[in-house]
Amino acid sequence: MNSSVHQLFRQQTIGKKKRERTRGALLDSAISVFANKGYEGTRISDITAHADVANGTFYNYYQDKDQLLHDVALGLAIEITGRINEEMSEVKHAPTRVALATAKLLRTARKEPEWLDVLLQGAFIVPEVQSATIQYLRQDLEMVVYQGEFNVDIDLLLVNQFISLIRVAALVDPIMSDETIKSTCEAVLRLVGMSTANAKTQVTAACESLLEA
Amino acid sequence: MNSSVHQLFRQQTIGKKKRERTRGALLDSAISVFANKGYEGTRISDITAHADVANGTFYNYYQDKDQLLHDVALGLAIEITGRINEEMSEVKHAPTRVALATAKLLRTARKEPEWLDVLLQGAFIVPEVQSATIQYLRQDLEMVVYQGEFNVDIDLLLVNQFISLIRVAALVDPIMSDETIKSTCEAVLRLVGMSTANAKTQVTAACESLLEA
DNA sequence: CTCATTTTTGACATATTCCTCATTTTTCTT
DNA sequence: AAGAAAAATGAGGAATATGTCAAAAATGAG
Repeated sequence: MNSSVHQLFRQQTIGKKKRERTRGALLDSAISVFANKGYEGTRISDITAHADVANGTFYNYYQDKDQLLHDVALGLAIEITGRINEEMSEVKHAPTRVALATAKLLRTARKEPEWLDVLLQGAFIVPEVQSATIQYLRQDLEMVVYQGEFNVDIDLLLVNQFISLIRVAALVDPIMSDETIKSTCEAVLRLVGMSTANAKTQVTAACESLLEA
Repeated sequence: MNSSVHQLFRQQTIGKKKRERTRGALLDSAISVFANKGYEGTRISDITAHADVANGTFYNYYQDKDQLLHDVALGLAIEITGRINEEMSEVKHAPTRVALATAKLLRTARKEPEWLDVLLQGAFIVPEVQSATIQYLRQDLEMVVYQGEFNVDIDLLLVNQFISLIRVAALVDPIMSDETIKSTCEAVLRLVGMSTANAKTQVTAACESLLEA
């Protein structure tokens, strides 16, 4: 087994002791298996087989699937939001930030579909992942309102609506075409109160460097 | 067991032969169990226990969980969309129809939370349920654009975005307060291109009879 | 009410997954 | 390279689920 390409957690544990390296292998395998079989449909043995370790090895690291999903999803959340934040550090215009963050997130999903899949599964199952994601999103959304661009209430409902639009994009078009990315970015901006026409303009501007380039 | 209140399918089979009545009991039980344990988490024995029949009885009616979910979700889809359509037969203004249909669907979810839960699970698992729901929604959404109210593309993505907003409402607020219903209706209208202010007005008008009354 | 037919029953054989732990193997420090 | 500590192993017992079927019970047409 172990046919993945990503190796996120193994990268992070190169050079460390065996214990951390095996943990990394389990985490990377969990990404692939959760993404392909779904959390509920995943057996412990699926993960150990994918990681090329014995069945019992799993129990040296985790007590159950829940704990593993927790670590995997939280690790992905930190990695993904960290990357996006870094790339946007100099963007100050709030609606641009929202459009860009959405586009970047969906671009990540194109390159690593399994990451977004598992992150979203985690966001709906692990409370800690949900609150981390929400906290991250709320900042940018509140900035939009603060800058007076539109006027909606930033509440738990809105943030979850945002997340669900991301999820739909991945479900409807796992390939994540440019078309889907643009449509979804526009939908997000409409959701937070922008007109159809302005949303189109905004997305075209924000994404031209990102997509066609 | 068998503590449900709804009895949708048992109502439909009163007076019919034993075979149909037992099938109705299984379908009603499936609604409760799927809603509480989730489709994947549900065991055949959970359903038979809830229906007060022996384990083997299940296999006189269905070969597996999949077939049962298919029947349950499709039955719910027909029931729910049928009711809503009927109640809106004389409403012609498209945006009002969209707002009203959303509000009515969410009101159904308040009264019978399990129905919407299982319907949505079905919509994501059973292709036939998804296409039935999509076909139903597309009509009203296309009418909005046809009447020239706003201008978005009515495609698979948009319809699924609509469904996902419904799903989020049920997840974030299972009680389904008036507040959540209104916010969600407004979000739906913004999603299809209406301004924040117009959406608010529209929803207030469309829902005043429905909610406060 | 009768009784052929339909339906239900639930014990059981089969299958799957979980989780433990005594033993073996590997790691890595000195 | 030695050897104590750390990690991995995988056989197997416990627990849970599935699907079958011969026998028992309920149904409902005449």
